This record gives sequence, C-alpha cells and structure tokens, in this order.
Amino acid sequence: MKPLFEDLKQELRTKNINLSYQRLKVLEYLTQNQCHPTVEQIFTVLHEDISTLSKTTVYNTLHVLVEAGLVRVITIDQNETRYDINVENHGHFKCDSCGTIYDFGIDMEKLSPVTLKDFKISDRSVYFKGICSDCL
Amino acid sequence: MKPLFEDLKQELRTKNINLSYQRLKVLEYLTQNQCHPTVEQIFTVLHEDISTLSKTTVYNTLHVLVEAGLVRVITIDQNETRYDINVENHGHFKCDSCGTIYDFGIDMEKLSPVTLKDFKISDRSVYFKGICSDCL
DNA sequence: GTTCCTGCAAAAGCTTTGCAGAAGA
DNA sequence: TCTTCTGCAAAGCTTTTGCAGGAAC
Repeated sequence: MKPLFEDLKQELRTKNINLSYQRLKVLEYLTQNQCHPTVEQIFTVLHEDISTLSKTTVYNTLHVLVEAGLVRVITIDQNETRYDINVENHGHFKCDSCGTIYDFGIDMEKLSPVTLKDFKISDRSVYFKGICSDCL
Repeated sequence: MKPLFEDLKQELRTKNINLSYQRLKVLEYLTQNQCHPTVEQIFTVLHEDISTLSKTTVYNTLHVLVEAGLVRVITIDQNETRYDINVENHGHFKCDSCGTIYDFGIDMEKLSPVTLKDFKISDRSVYFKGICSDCL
C-alpha cells in the first residue's frame, strides 16, 4: 500500500512537525518516486528545482521523517544508505548487477524465532541480494 | 556450528590465500571471539600483541576473508560495519540498549517469496532490532 | 627474482556539527 | 519576539588508495 502524500502531511501536522517547503518537497519526492533513493539522488533531483537547497537540509529532513516513523532506513549495503517511504513490513532485494532494489512481501510474524521470545522486537529487516530476472 | 580455526586455515590454503601472520591473527580473533566485532575492535585487541599492526591490514584481511566466503559482513546499522565468522544462514538481533548482537536460527527457505521466483538469490540477511531480555 | 603483503600517510566519501541569517508562528 | 529551519563551511569518521619497504616462495 503506497502511502499518500496528503495522508503523510496530515500525519506530520498531528505530530507537530513543521511542514517547510523543503520538507514537503522531500516528502513529495519520496512518495512519487518509490525507488529507495540515496541522499545524493534526492538532493540532485530536488536541487534542479530548488537551487538553494543544501544537502544538510535533506539529511535533516530525512532524520525528522525517520524519527516520526514515516520513513524507514535501508542499509542493505554499507556505504550506501537508502530511504523508503513504505514503512510496512516487507523485504528488499538488491540486484548486484543493475543495483535496483525490489520490494517483496513477507510474513514477518513467521519470523519470530523461539530464542527471541523474551525480547522486545521493534524492527525487522530482511535483505536479499543476487541477480534479478531482468539481468539474468 | 562454530567454524574451527584449523578448518578455516585449511580452507584458505585450498583457495591459495597466503596465511600471513596478521591474517591468521585476525582469523584467530574471529573464531575465538564470536562477537560480531567491528574493525576497530579487532584492531584494538590485536594491536596490543602486534604493535606494528596497521588498520589497513585489518581491512585488507577482512576483505580477503569475505571474498573467500569465510566471513560475512553485517550491516545492521549504517556507520557500523561488523564481521561474522559464522556464514551459515542465521538472523541477527541487535539490542538498542546494550548494543549486543544475538544470533538466532531461522529457516531461510521459508523466506523465498513468490515474487522472487525468477531471481537468483545469493545472499539473505535478516536483521532485527529492539531490546534484549537482559535489558528489559 | 618475482610476487604478494604490510603499514604509513594521504585522500576520498559520507554524515554530522556549529553557527549566522532567514523564515515562520 | 521567539522559536525553528535552512544552508554554508568546517570537522569528524570510516574506508580506500598509493606507494615504498619487507616477507615469502
């Protein structure tokens, strides 16, 4: 289920997070391009429209959104942090050839091992790597 | 199943990887301290015994071991790369409170979603976060 | 002798921090 | 006015690279 821009805006208002122009643009980019972008990608595209935009603001905005629970961090590879507007539980597959990241559905509940029964699990990430069907 | 130091040495010989003193020490550390260490941790401990050891060599050695398939990279948090001598499929739980990383068994085969049926999956990582039973 | 490995120093890349000015309530 | 946000520059960290000397075979 794709999160809607308007719903997310409302959620930010509810959480008393200022909806500055830059923040809204970042949020808009994330909802319209559900491609798990890096900071660099977001900055480059938005910078074309907002010539004064700084990378610091993109970092700041992403931190705010992650903190608010609207965005999830994907660290499928070290040295390459990506962001995902879809915070529902799902897995990520990264193609080693073309670099594309694919979402896939997964039942996280089946992933609760007995050894962790006394643990409080707040975050579950499933990352696969390999070669996607297009590249094969 | 803990990998044995001697078995790993033999595996490196088979793969024509030189068993330098530094490399053996790194390998020994990983087998004796199955704690998913960072480069910094490995370096600090080994540096006490080998005063000439450089961090570059630790990085180099880990790359060699990962390339050879003897060590697995854990990127449960961005900005904190860890290494695991156990390459069998298992999940990792990181406690947000004490920072400890726990292994847990998991049946990765159950984790093969239909959407990826035409994909070649070569690596599966499962990372959980939360609070461990000790900290609760 | 040739190849590979080590380790220092420097560079590179990503992210954070400090701070002054701007924007918003 | 007071608080918060932005954006520049600088700093901080981790990791990589270049290269000279050293070890191993």
